Amino acid sequence: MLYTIAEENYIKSVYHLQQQSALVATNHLAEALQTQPASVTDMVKKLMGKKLVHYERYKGVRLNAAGKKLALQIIRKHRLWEYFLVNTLEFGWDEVHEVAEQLEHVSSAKLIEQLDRFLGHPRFDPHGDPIPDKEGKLAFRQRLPLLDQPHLKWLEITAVGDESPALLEMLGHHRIQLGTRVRVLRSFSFDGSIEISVADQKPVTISNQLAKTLLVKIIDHD
Amino acid sequence: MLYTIAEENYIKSVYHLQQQSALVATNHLAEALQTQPASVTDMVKKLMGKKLVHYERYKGVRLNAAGKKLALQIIRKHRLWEYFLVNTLEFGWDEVHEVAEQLEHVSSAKLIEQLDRFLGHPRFDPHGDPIPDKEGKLAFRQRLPLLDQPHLKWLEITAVGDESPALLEMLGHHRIQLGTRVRVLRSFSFDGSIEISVADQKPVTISNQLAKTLLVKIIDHD
DNA sequence: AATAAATTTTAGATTTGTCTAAATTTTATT
DNA sequence: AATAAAATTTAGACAAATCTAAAATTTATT
Repeated sequence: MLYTIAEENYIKSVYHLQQQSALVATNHLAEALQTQPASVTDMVKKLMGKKLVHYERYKGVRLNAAGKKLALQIIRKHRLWEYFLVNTLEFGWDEVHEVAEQLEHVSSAKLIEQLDRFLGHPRFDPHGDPIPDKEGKLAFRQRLPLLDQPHLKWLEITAVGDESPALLEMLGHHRIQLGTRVRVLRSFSFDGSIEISVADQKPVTISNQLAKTLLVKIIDHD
Repeated sequence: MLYTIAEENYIKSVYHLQQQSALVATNHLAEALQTQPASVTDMVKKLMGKKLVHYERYKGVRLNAAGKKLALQIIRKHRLWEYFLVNTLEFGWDEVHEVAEQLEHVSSAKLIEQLDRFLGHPRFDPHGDPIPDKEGKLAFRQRLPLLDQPHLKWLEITAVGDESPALLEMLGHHRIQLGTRVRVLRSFSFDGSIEISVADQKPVTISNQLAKTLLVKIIDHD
């Protein structure tokens, strides 16, 4: 079965919005897709006709098994292309989204299989998000907000929650990347910031705002 | 300026058909694009509106400077992707056309620039067709039909005119690739075939039909 | 040169995905 | 529980790209 780009984009959006609430509201989809609620209603009905979603008038929409499978295939393509753009074509990880958004709709099983092989079957994309494997399985890795972490424990940056200019600027300035090790030294409640140490450099202060979008895993050993 | 996939496909087809006749007929375009003549008329009018082609009712269509520039950009993308698919992702050169047909419509200047750099600025695609450079310039190389070549002169395969199963089978069987050196030994007019020697293997007989679609350059020295 | 054949265009319809505005249903508030 | 507000759907319209069938034009043939 072949799907249009519009259909694929709807399915992908439903998938992402379902991470927050099992039933996705028409308005939420409309906002995510930068379109009107009325258009969403139309398309959702079509997707129901194609047996990709469950939908009830005025209630909301959610993917069924077929829709979820399709979503994971699209996300797999998106993230593999992002990995390719960053690791092979030397894009910055903040420049790849739009291009991957186009590449993800290219339809060729062999293309994705060979791209995956060429890249060495990567399990995480340049933002730290897991790349679904051929069967749609996602590798797990802790993604805890840096902000909430206990002081003095060693942590490793596993993902970035967004790509705001402020976050970018901070990461570049302090040489923080995915894989970088950090510790939270203390929290300043009066101005909403925390002090952390990066690798073994001198301490750095970052806003709670930013610390919320940096995701880490806890390193037990050591 | 951004163009739809349909528009890009029309422009590309006009470019290719113009290699044969300066003015392209509606029916030719319709056949090349697998669509109806009436649809071609509609689209050609739209392309004229966008200042990409010259067009006169009942006469035919041809690219203007802007249209030619666009065509070369699209062909550049198509052939770079074909090169990538064959040389990086290990596709066979007979498997790449459809996928490149999709990839060529991805729009990102940086993507193509970086892909070109990664591939080492190749000047010919896997079929031996020239890859336009950033300015649209095409490298030249002789592409003479093997069939018409003088006997006993050393020749080098520079391109394949099509990818018919028969041609593929023959090339694979006799280990002939782009770059392979051959000589025409003699012509058999009674059954429409020629005898050639490939590299230094024993002579091989191929049909005139196939010999017409194999393109060569003449190697002077030697 | 008249007529037939082929080509091309026009007119009107269709599908996809979108929109606005009005009507409906659900949720929140008094 | 009635009413106001918010969310959602329906109805009708539109643009893009296509189609079929009929009309117009060009080319070929007698």
